[in-house]
Amino acid sequence: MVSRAESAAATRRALLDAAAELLDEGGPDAVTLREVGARAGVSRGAPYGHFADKETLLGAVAAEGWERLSDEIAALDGTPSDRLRGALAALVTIGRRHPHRYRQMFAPPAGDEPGSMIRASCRTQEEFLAIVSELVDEQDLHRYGGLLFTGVSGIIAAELSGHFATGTWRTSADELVDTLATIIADGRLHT
Amino acid sequence: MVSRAESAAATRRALLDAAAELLDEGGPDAVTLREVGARAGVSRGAPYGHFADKETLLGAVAAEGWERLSDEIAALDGTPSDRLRGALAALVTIGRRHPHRYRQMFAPPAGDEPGSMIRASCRTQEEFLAIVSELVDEQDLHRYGGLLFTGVSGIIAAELSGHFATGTWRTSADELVDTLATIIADGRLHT
DNA sequence: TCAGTGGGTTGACGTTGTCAGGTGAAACCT
DNA sequence: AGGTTTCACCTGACAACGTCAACCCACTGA
Repeated sequence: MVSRAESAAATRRALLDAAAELLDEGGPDAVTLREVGARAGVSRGAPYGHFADKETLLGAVAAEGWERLSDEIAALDGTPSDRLRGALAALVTIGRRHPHRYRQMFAPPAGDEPGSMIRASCRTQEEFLAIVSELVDEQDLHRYGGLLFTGVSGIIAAELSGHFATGTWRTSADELVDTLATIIADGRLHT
Repeated sequence: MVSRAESAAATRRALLDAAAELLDEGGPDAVTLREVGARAGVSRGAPYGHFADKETLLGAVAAEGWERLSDEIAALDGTPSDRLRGALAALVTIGRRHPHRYRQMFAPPAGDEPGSMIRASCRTQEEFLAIVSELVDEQDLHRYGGLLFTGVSGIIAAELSGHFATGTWRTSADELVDTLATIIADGRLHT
């Protein structure tokens, strides 16, 4: 019924899901290979057949996070301005719903299989640039596109660190994201 | 010669320095309490006399990072625009020179003594707002101040993750920081 | 002088990442 | 078909780690 390759693929899938689940629950330190194996229904040493080490497994989880984000952005429709705000909202949402996974996505890719995480994040960048290119001049594309994406990621990171809840800024992440999007999407900038 | 209190303070200082050194060298996982003790000239259990656990020790290192950044920003002089760029440059510099410590400063403060890290980062925010307040209207102060600070932190985080070197953005962190600073410092925004 | 305090050490325990060797069933070959 | 190879997986083992309890001892205050 199930070939050996299918069985192995299913195990790999289960390992990734278990790792993502544990990451969401308690951060990278809560992802123990023993528990990953247990939740995937295999033994503690099984992950080593699919991933070089724990670092690589977490990198694969992060890569899948980028992949999913890319798909979400690609599926957006509406006006360019709508899609821009939708893309930023997708980034905000993943940060709030899966803070640890989000942090992993922005972690330096140590032990990254063959650069799979970087490749996945590049696809997200491309989907994002496709939207921004409809809103700004070509000469400003990468500058404003990069600014929007990295800027919003920093705003979310600050929120996750508690720098808004307990900090001095009398504002919110949502307001900042909106401000940034408005500045660029509505062309309120005069060069 | 040396009182007990002085000796204890010196040990605490040595522990913090050793932890910061190890953090810079190899990230949080490279900070082992055994090695921290060894470099500080004490035993592996000594840190527990000064910090609740490893998490708290790392939090204290992060808090000192914020303190030092606050001092740097407070010591700036020149025009408001100069000081703004100087403050942003200080953030960029610490990110590049001490990437792991930088990341720790933006990590969620788990096991934070009595919120010492948050308190330290608030001081940085205040020093920063003092500069921004000379450049924008009061009603925009927190919005633009927060946007600058968190935005730049995100740009640096993206650079540290390799999202510029290997990514799609045909731009650099420096250019983005400059763009963001220019937008706000030079009032190129029309509301 | 003498008990008390507290910084520091050491032994010990459970947990973790990781690897070497073994096992059994699927895949391949003739 | 039968024998052989392959490979995903399991298990035992090991070193390193965070953490705690018990202990030691120099300094402190009266």
